[in-house]
Amino acid sequence: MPEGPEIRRAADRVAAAVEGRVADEVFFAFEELKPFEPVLTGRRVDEVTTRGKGMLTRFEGGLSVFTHNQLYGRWYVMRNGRLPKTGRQLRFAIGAGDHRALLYSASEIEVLDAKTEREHPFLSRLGPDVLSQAPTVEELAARLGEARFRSRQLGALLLDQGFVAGLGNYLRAEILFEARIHPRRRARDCADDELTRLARSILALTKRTYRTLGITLSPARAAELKAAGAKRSEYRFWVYGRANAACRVCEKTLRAEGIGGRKCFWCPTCQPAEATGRRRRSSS
DNA sequence: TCTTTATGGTGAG
DNA sequence: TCACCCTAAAGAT
Repeated sequence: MPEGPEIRRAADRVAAAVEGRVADEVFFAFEELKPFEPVLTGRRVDEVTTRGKGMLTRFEGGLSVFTHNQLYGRWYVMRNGRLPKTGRQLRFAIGAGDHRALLYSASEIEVLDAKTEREHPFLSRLGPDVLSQAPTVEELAARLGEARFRSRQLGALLLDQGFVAGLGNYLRAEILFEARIHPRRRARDCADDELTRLARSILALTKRTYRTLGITLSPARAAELKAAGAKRSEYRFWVYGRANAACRVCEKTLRAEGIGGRKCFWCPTCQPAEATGRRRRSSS
């Protein structure tokens, strides 16, 4: 459950289980974190928040547990002392009364105080988080035009957590498709209306994905395919994971290539390599 | 049983 | 840009 919206969903479930309650059980699998078990036990869980794909479980008294799921970490929320049926490795758990939140497989788990959180190498570099900080379309469009971002390929830029926190490989492809912008283009070569469109898609698709549990296809289109008997994996994305399949809009064959170190998917006709609108800095 | 891939991230050059 | 780290599941043999 890797990208920002999925992590925010997981945080919602963890919060429902333990937020506002006193932790009567705290477990860490890693030896170096064992000393924190007695320290955190008996403290109330004040808040469960997210920073992009990272999660912070804040305990009364100022300590927080930072967790990052990477590709494989997975949260389970259980009741009445039950454990999930899984062959995975338990890495972190909080119990509060009948409720228990358990993190499996994750390898990045740290206990932070205010200072170490402020100076944290991952957290300190994050850009705005769409779900927890709600930047506006204008702010994001302006950010795209900043000197440090404007010359980079957009496909790579959207993966950079320092630009916007929480986007990942499927969201970047889906966002660029919805905005009809080729992943190899750069902000400096885009028209203002294209940057506004892109900013709007970043916000809209991230929020939609949070609501739809990972489906970026338009709700109407997804419902239509679902009604026709399609499986979830078949009505989830516009372009992600669909190399060589037909574009859902124009029927052209979708393409895939490594961009920013990971495989990116796009439609060669819906997302032309050249600007279609007015140029940002025309000769007029 | 081995190899590859994956919705992620780091650091060296 | 690349090698590498992490863990799990899918695919190839």
